[in-house]
Amino acid sequence: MIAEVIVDIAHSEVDKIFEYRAGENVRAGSRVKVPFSRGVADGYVMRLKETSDFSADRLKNILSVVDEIPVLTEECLQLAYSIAERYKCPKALVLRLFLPAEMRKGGVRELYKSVAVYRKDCELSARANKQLSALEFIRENGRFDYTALCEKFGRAAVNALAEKGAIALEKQRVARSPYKDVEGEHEERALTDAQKKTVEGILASNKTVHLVHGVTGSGKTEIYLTLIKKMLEEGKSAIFLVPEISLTPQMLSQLRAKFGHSVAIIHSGLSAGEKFDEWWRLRTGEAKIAVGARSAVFAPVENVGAIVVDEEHDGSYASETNPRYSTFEIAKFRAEYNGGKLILGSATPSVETYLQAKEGKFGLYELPDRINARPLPEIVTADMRKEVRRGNNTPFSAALREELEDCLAKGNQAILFLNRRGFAQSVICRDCGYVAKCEACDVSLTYHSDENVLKCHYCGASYHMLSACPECGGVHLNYTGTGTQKVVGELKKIFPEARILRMDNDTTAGKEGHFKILKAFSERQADILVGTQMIAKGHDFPSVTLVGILDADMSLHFSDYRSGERTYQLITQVAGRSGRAREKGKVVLQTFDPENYILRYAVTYDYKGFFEHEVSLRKATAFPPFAKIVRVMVSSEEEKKALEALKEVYFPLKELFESNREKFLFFNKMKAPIKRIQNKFRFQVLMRIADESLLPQIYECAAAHKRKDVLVYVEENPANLS
DNA sequence: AGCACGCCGACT
DNA sequence: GTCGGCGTGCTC
Ligand SMILES: [Zn+2]
Ligand SMILES: [Zn+2]
Repeated sequence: MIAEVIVDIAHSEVDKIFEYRAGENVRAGSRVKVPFSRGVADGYVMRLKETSDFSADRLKNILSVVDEIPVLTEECLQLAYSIAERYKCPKALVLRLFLPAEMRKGGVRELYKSVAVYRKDCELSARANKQLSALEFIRENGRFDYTALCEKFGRAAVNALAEKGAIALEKQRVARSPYKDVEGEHEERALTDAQKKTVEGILASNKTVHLVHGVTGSGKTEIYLTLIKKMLEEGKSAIFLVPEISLTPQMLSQLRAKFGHSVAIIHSGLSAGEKFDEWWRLRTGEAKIAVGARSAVFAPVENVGAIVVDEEHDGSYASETNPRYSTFEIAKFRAEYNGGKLILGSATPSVETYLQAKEGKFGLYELPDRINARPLPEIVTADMRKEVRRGNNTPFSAALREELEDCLAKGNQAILFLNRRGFAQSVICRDCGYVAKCEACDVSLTYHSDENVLKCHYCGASYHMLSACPECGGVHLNYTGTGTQKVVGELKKIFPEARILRMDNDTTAGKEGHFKILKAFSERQADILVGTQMIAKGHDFPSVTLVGILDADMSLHFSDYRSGERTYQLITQVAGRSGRAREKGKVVLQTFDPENYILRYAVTYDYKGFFEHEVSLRKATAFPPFAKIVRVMVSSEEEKKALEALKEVYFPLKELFESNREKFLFFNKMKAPIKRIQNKFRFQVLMRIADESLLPQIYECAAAHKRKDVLVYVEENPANLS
């Protein structure tokens, strides 16, 4: 047999099939060791065939097969080809996505335990009491864990029996199973009519992709779990994707309770051994449900019946390293390949997704009511312009202060949410709410303190700093947001008695730290939690009855075409933290721009109103989903090299632009808005294209101009343009 | 990517 | 004379 092999070297020069003579044990999908150049390389068998066109005398033999079964399924191989073609990257790089990283350099090994197996009776001296009882015990049980047997009867006795051949010691593979002891209570609740209709609709539909749009607490999770269970009953497997931050012990215990050890967890926090074993359990079919963040979409399960993408709108589903795959695209491929269902769920779907659902490309299921018919928390807006005029310069409106007093007096908990993200800031007039925008793009400008200018991230235009508001002439221009530290300080002045916890990126080290704070808060060790983005998700706090959103505008005026959408999603999500148990929750939303359409829709939970408004805006301004923003990023530690590389990619792209002008809404090369990150100088070619027909050629240009010490990559609708 | 081969400068 | 710089070419 001849094997077509891709060597595990991620470089375009060797990104092609190399042929080897293969023995009987080699199969498609096997990981193999092959002689390559003057050494040995790891490789993946993509295909087996009878004959080769390569000259027989130069054909070499495969040295060995690494694993006992092929690590890659036929589906993986096809998917790998498709991803490599789509993103124009070496196949070796794609193939690595399918294996736990630690598995490649041979660092992880299987873990075995010894088991004693009964063979035969044997002569024992009259004094060998321990041996006799051990022998009787093992004769009765057939086989027993070696370590446990030793504990019972003593190691000497057990070893003596093994020596005499009465028992045999066998190696048995054991899985290092993470969260082994996580067991949860699971009360099987009957589905509501709305839930039932959704499940039945999805199962009966001939569509592949389905969107479940349900408010917080409408029972989306039970829909997912019911569908997954159905698939398991049909002998199929399932993948359950959640945002990294939602992968909490609570959510795992919920799954464990329902599915036991058919669930395997793919989580960056696992040890190398655990990752390997969970992966192996999925590959062998011992586990049928893969749960995890983005990378779990590559789970080695066969015959996938359902792939669930929870919180579909979450930004963490886009890969940030090459290949910059879209989790949705991969999931869709796998669902289609297996004739399975792809279920997207969200309380606030992305505009892209909801549009496709409305156009009938996806199945659409609406769950507008909470399961127990409990009302959603009431959201009231506080106009911060009036507060400033009244001379209130604290971060808290009178309304919020009152509610806080009330909340604390009743012995409930409150969350104060600071809407800060990244370092970039927009300019807001604190007197009238004016926001500085680009004249050409209608996106907010971003203040760059290093150059002391305002920049548009979508066209690179730069504007003079403003000293007074062009609308009202006021001089209270806000360039930077308030930090959590300042908020806590002010809070202590007003509520000296209150116990306050603070959580943000700067002060909280790592996931562990976040976890501890959230745990402390849920155990009521504090009355008020002040935090940024990360408190928006996960965690249920039953005694929280008040949420204050201190600066709703901050993300609204972010230099990003999605800032409106993001703000809507964020407000809805944060509001959902309030009043999860018996008592009704309240939300105070502070803003300098109370008439803003995003906020108006958000306070009434009017997703459809928001969507219609937003989608017509995107259409009018030709932003996604009615166009695609593509950025080719070129970065290097040496500015000269980056510039040279930029020129090299720019020319062919420019040619593409010149000969397809009608397909480009924008095209230019420029410095990146933040020109240096992590010691690397960054330049970019920024494009806005009307359709995707030129996308492959853009990727081609970027891939063709890779050079040493320079990183070149393509981003589609990047999450931020810094 | 990694590694050998190969062809010119300054060193004991 | 020869040690070593890294440009070029190849890997079934
Ligand atoms: Zn103003
Ligand atoms: Zn602009």
